[in-house]
Amino acid sequence: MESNGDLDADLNKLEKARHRFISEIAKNVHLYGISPSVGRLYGTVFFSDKPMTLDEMSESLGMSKTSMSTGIRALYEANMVEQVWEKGVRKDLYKTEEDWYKSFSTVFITRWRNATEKNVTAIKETKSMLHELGETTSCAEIKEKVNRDLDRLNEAAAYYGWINDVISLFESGKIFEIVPKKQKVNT
Amino acid sequence: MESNGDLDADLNKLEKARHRFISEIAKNVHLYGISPSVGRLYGTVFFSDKPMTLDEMSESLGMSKTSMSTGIRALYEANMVEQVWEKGVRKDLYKTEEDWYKSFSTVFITRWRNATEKNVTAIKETKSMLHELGETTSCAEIKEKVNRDLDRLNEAAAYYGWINDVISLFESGKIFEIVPKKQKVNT
DNA sequence: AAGTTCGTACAGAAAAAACTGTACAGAGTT
DNA sequence: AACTCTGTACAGTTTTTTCTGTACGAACTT
Repeated sequence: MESNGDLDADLNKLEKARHRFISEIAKNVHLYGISPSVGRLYGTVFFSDKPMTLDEMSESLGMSKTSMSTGIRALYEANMVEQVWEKGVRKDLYKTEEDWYKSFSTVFITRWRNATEKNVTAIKETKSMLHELGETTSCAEIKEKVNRDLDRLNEAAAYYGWINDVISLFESGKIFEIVPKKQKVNT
Repeated sequence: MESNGDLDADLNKLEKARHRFISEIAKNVHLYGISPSVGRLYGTVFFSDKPMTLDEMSESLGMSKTSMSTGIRALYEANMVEQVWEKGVRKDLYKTEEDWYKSFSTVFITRWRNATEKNVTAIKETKSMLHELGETTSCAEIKEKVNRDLDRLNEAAAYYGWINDVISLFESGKIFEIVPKKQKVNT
């Protein structure tokens, strides 16, 4: 029985094992700004033997092709999948990005950079509004509030300067000098 | 007219200026795993002259006290607000955490640490399932798939080891030796 | 040019998340 | 002990997000 090797049962076990990891990815992928079901999509492509088409993903997950299309784009923008070209194949083929460090950096950098820039702009504009108010007002109480706000915004600006430096650390790749990539261990 | 100083108009201008920054926070605070309206709550407390009670927040934002309660808890858990004690005041008082570096670190550390741990556990379990399958199966094709999967999981495990080191960099505070905090500049 | 095949835009349906009002437990006051 | 005040659990409603089916443009085939 056992040693006979029931192929279907074995394939089922394989699926079970893969699913254990996939469902965990689905739960945690929100850290990359990606929804759970798109995380499952990622997991499916991750374990696929070969690059997948949208139709295969749709078939495999039991979801619409439309969802695969939008889901893959989200993954693509996060640098988590890449497109593959195969001679004679007309359909788009996708596989997961093998360099997870790159995926992480992409997500971290683009999202934080974007937010930081906008916040810095907002701080500048707010400060300029406050400066004007501080000069035109004749009320001492208002003036005091303005100065207090300006002070806090300056602190915030300093913080964003720091965040910006941290982002650069990742963007430049210097982070890997400080925290080296880990060697894969086969166990 | 102008130099007369219309108090109401000035207060209005102050609100406008503050709102400019608050709405930007609301838009970007999702990076801390916090929803826009809770971000507005943060902004409101941030600009408040003094620590606020749930009732004051509710009044100021025109939202239910229940929402303030849950919102403040989310901010508290992200280390973005702290509770303040004032003699004779029975209501809970909150102010924003002044050390934004700390808030950032808290969010980054707890969220990534948590996700990493769970993923590492999932990898271990998946690997153990695969190992068993690899030993019991008699099908060469299955064995091949198993080995391929194991290889990929080992790569993933290496990546999570790296993430873990990065988290430690922030947790230990060593990050501040590499990327020093910025001095506040008054302008 | 007519006929396929493929990916995606778009509108509506389904699912998930956020918000509110009511109700209640715990602490403080009288 | 009776009464008041405060924060939050919970159920139901509203809002937002996700997902699907239809439809269509672009590229390829014949």
